[in-house]
Amino acid sequence: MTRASSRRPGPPTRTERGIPEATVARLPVYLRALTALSDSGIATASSEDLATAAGVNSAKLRKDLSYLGSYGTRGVGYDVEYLRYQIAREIGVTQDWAVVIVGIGNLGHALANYSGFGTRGFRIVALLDADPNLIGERVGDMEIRDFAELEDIVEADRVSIGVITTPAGPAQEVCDRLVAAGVTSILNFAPVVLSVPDGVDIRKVDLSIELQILAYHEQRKSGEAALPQVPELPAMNGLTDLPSVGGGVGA
Amino acid sequence: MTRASSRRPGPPTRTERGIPEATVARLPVYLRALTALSDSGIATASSEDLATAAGVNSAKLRKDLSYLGSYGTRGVGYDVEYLRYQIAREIGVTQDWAVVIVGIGNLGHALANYSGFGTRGFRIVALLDADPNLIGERVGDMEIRDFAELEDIVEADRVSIGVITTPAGPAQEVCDRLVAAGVTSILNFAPVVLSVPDGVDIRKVDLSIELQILAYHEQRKSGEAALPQVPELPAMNGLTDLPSVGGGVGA
DNA sequence: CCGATTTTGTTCTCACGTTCACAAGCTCCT
DNA sequence: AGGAGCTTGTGAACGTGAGAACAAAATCGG
Repeated sequence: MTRASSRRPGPPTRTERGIPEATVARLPVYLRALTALSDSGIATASSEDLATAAGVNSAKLRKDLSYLGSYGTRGVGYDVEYLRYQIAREIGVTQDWAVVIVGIGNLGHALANYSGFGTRGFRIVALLDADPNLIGERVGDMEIRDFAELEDIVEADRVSIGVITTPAGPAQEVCDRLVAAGVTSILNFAPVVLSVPDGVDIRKVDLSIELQILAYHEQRKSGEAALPQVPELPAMNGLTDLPSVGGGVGA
Repeated sequence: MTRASSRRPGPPTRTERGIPEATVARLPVYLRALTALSDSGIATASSEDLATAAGVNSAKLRKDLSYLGSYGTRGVGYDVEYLRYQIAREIGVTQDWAVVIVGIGNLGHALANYSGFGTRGFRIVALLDADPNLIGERVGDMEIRDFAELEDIVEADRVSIGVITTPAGPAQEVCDRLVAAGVTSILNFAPVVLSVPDGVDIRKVDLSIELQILAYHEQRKSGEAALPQVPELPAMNGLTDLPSVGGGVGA
């Protein structure tokens, strides 16, 4: 999403070995669907079958797969194992990636404890926190280490992916340290917009934003006409933690 | 995203009081940026300031805001408090929404303790799980209740939003129960594609997908030429059952 | 061996999203 | 009062994504 890609304006030169971002985002879904089919003992599946399992329509699925190559057989469908391997390879999960998690609060614990997480594809090599009270504590089969060790760990384990589960406050600083240490992909759970230099990918997961999007649609479902039209800043229903500094109009 | 919207093919009738989905997804980001500015005591901000704070470009921000109405002043900028209220109202977080969380494993715990919920218009009214060993356990100031009570709770508290943090297995069944009970918006953390009837909104948060997307870009950064071209189904590196954050003790 | 049937891969069209560029409108200074 | 200087709001151009429709290729039955 925030990929710093080398776009050039020239001709419509799509596919300089580049897959559309929207397709990339769906490949993991297809991968999971294929794994499920494989586990059910199904050896071959049509685009229709796959599309149903992945929750998309079959035309889109076929077009997505066509960016990878021609891995299907007309009149037959796709070989589940073969296609699964091709997608896994394209995504890059045939090798495994070293990951560090920074900020071992509730969410950090949850991610660290998730057993399937460390097994395949991604390998958690360290849990880091700056709180001296946490350092040394065991989480699953790992021990929380001092954030100061970050640089050594990143170098020693060739870590390229960092997960930030700190509060908003220290997130940017943690991010800067990760980048300086050589991490080039970041998954951010902290509720702030992080800035990173070109060449570093960042993705964000934000629970409260997801809920707000749902709330928007929910609101329109219930009272389409019940919306107050342009109210003049009423009491705000007390829902924000605002001490409201200087909120006057004329600045 | 999966909004079952009433699209009609006729003329380009955008804006039958409808805001583009991409814009809706950014409004919460603007809301947060405005809150931060407000907390810093800033009363007025230009689209450039806001855009920087929100991590987008200013043209996009202005266009997004224009869907809500004309809330800025040319030559001056936007009044932070006023705009904040308008966005909050448009999203629907000026009222508060009752939420149930189903599946109190590691992730469910983390969400239950997440403070960002209550301050932004969402009120957790129940934590549910089907595991008898968990029922009655306290999490923060709440107690885990039996999933069987779902229907009563939804009706009593007018719950419209449900969060699913169960493992993949029971997720669809939980989803069906939620829908049958009257929940019309669902946030799903389980690593499966859920199907819901029209009129129900569903959004998905999936850690393993996010990581895989990062891995894809990471792979292309490192070995652009090191990619094996079309290998013939080698050992698969044993990567089945990719992890996702849905983990936890079952519902 | 040939035609019927199935299903992929791809082309074409339309809708959506992003960005540019600029006129309209506001404030402030002289 | 009037012009200079900003900043918004929006029209238009461009790029990306989605879906329909169909030709190409494979299997199967006779």
